[in-house]
Amino acid sequence: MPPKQQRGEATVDRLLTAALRVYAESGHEGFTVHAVTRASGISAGSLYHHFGSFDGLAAALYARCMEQLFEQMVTALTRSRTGRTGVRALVTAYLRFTEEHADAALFLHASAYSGYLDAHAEEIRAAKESFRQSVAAWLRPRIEAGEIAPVPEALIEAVVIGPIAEVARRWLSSTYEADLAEARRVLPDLIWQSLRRVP
Amino acid sequence: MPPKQQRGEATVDRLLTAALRVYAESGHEGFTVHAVTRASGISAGSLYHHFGSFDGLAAALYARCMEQLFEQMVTALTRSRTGRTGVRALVTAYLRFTEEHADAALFLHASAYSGYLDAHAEEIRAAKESFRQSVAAWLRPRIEAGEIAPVPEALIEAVVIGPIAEVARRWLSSTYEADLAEARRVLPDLIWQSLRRVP
DNA sequence: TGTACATCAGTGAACGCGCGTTCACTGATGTAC
DNA sequence: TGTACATCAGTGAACGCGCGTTCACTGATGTAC
Repeated sequence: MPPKQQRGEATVDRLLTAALRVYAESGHEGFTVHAVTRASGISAGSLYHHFGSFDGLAAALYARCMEQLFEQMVTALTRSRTGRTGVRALVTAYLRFTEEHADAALFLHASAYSGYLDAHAEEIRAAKESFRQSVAAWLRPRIEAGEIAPVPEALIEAVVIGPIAEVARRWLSSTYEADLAEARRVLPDLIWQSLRRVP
Repeated sequence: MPPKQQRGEATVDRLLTAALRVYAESGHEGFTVHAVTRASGISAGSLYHHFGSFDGLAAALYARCMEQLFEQMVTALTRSRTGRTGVRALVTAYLRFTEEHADAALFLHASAYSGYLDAHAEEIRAAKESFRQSVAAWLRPRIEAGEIAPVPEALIEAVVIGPIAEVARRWLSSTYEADLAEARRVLPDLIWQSLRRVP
């Protein structure tokens, strides 16, 4: 449902931005149509004109946050030459995104099973697939060259993303007071150890 | 709010079991007081007598699932002697729990940011801390002996739990059709590579 | 260049549904003498 | 061993609140001639 006029675009943007703020400030329970219309100063009717439903808005917000994260990670990755610098770039990009866009990172993690993804499920799946492809394209020659262990790409992804996501989750929920700076220092080489081809 | 009579215990158990079933079948949106009372055949008043609120029930269910998972992992870990077999034991225990108690695993993952943990927050924090301590106690002598890399325990945990949790999440949300059997085969040694002390 | 008209964008009061919670009550269990 | 009484466990109809959504409407924008 892309807006056909400029002011429509601006409204969509204001709604999504306000929605993210509401979520960050009030959590899942406070994340309601009324809170978003109040925070954005935009009417419920207008919200429905652009998104069709509140789930639609949430899905669009999820897609927007995810694309931001993926873009930063892929940019960082494709700049890297070696396996080791590539892993370092991914870890750094993810943790930096988490720190600089904590609201977006929180929304992404918290939405994982929220059900409103079903609305734009295909769009979200496509974005994830595109990211997966970019990573796979970068990995393949390095696996063939024997620099990286010949392991299914899904598991490589799990080994790289898993630990960072775990640290990010703990930092975001502030239960464990995770140390992001330390993670950025230590994790890359730790993770790289598991991926490098042992000669 | 522990029940003082046997039939109270049985009621609590029936409610929690029914709640987990409701969540598995209907997801977050279908997870309501009325659905749980309907599924359990127990009245709303009785539910409130035992749990005080619906959030209280959810928190208790979370705690119960978490303790089941932790118990299996700690049991598997403390049976192991070497770093490598310990890591294998953890991975296997986690993935087996995910497969055998998919409902509980889903509820655990999906509840991460759900807000009702705040009700029994302290109880849950304590269980997590106790798990952390068990793992740390197992790790310490092996780190001192130079078998495992001298890395902050929080990051060791992230490196071990992260990839498994990532695989589990993908399997549970069945977006990626993750292959648990393959993960069980490949992940342990992959993870072990990052923890072993490189001489 | 100006006017008419269709479409897009936006408003906000109103609606009904279903949610979590309550409460006056009954029945079961344990305890004291 | 039996009875009285307090407490625990359980019932289910009822309540009110706030949620997502609608709709009749106005205003802004773009287009055709």
